Parts: sequence; C-alpha cells; structure tokens
Amino acid sequence: MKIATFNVNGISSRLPVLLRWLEEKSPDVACLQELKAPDEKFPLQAIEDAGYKAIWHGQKSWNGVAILLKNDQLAETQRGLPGDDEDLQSRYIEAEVNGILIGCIYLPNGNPAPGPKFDYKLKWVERFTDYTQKLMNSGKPVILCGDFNMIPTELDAYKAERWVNDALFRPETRAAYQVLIQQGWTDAIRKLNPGKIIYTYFDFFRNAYQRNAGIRIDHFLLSASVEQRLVTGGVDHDVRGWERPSDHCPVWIEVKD
DNA sequence: ATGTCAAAATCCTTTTGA
Repeated sequence: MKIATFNVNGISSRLPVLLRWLEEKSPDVACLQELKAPDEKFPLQAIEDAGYKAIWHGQKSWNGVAILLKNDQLAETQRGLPGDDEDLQSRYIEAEVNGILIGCIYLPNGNPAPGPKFDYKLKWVERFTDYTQKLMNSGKPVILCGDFNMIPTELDAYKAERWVNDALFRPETRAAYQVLIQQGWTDAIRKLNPGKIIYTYFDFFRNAYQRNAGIRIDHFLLSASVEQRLVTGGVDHDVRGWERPSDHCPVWIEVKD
C-alpha cells in the first residue's frame, strides 16, 4: 500500500497539479493539507473522476485537510483535533484503511514568533501530543502524516542558522518535536535515508526550488508495527517544478499489506 | 529587509497569511 501526503496550497488553484500527480504517481491513499476552501467547494467530482473516494474537513480561506482513497469508501475515525471545543481550525482528519489508522495533519505554521500565532502552535502541538499518546497506547498500527511545520534538525534546512528564529525551527518547536517522537514514533523518511539532505518544501521566493534551498517539514511518523512493514518511501521532488505548483512536494511511503 | 503566490476585502488595488 502506497500512502502519500501533499500540502496542495489551495485545492482549487492547484487542482490541475493534484490531478496530474494522482494520475502519474497513483498513491492508494493521499492525505492533503491546506485545501483553503470551505466544505462545499471541495472538488469531489474531479477527484472521483480520477478514481478516488474522499473525506474532507474544509475551511474558508485557510487550513483544510482531506484523505483520498483509491476506489473505495473511507472509514472516518476522527474529524478535528480533540481536546479544545473552541478551536475551529480544520487541521486534523483521520481514517482507518486496511486496519491502519491514518492521521492527516496540518500543524500550525506559528509565524511570526514570538507572538499569539506561535503560542497557538505550541498549544496545538501539546494537544496533538496528548492525542497521539492515546493512539500509541491503543496498540493499533498508526501512521501520522502531513505538513508538520517543524524542521526536526539542522540537517533538514538549507542554511539552518537562518531559520533559528523562525517558528518552524525555534528551540521550542524542536523540543516539542522531540517530545512527540519520544512517544515511540519513527520518522520514516529519515529512517530510510540516514544522514541524507532531503527537502519537502521550497518557498516561492528567490528561486528556492532551483537553488535547492528548502526545508524538510512534511513527515511520516510510524508506530512500531507499521515501521516493521515499511518497504520504501520518497519525495516527489519533480512535482515542485510543475506549472503553478504548490510550495510543498508530495511525500510517500510504501508499507506491506 | 527582502522576495512570490493566491484569495479576500479594503472590492479592480491593497492586504493578508504562508
């Protein structure tokens, strides 16, 4: 089973890229982030025409997440991150596929930092970490994937020293990432490529993609039983070079059935 | 400090978030 994550950066404006990517790479499961569209604007017909069923949690202008499954209906297990009824931002959706819980995450960016957005990010991660501990304790096979907006280590940023004051790489963010990982999750892409420079995001400024000046913020975190089934994985780097692309590359893994 | 992109509001330019 091939599972992918892709921050599409606006599902309406990037629909041609999304459809071409589904056609060319044909993941079984696709977790999408930053739909930037309300529920009623989700392009269900185009996605069904491409051979996928979908669940989605939209939001006007910002955020929004979805999970697509090839040829089959999805069994949704969670919509919205639990733990705060006042948080209305659409940043989490989860489904069970072939016995694996798949959580699709769009973690807050948090810039500018410090400030209220950074405070929200740290609170969100804390709430997320409470929830993922429950998932871990359940003993089920779990995959957490998406745009984490967290640069794990210096290896994961071009000129990391320039990111130290950014919400994606501040000490508080890295510490929160470590707390999460230490619950027992495996960073699949790093596990497959120890020591290798891999980027999943290239901003639109200053030809970042052409200069390979990126960061690695789109992740797959696996519970132990899924890690044992991990076959391979990668980054669809070329997609970032397509016409009118997202600023993120799709990332994917394959696990044994 | 800068840069790009797309969408919404301030409404055909400017502001915003990323």
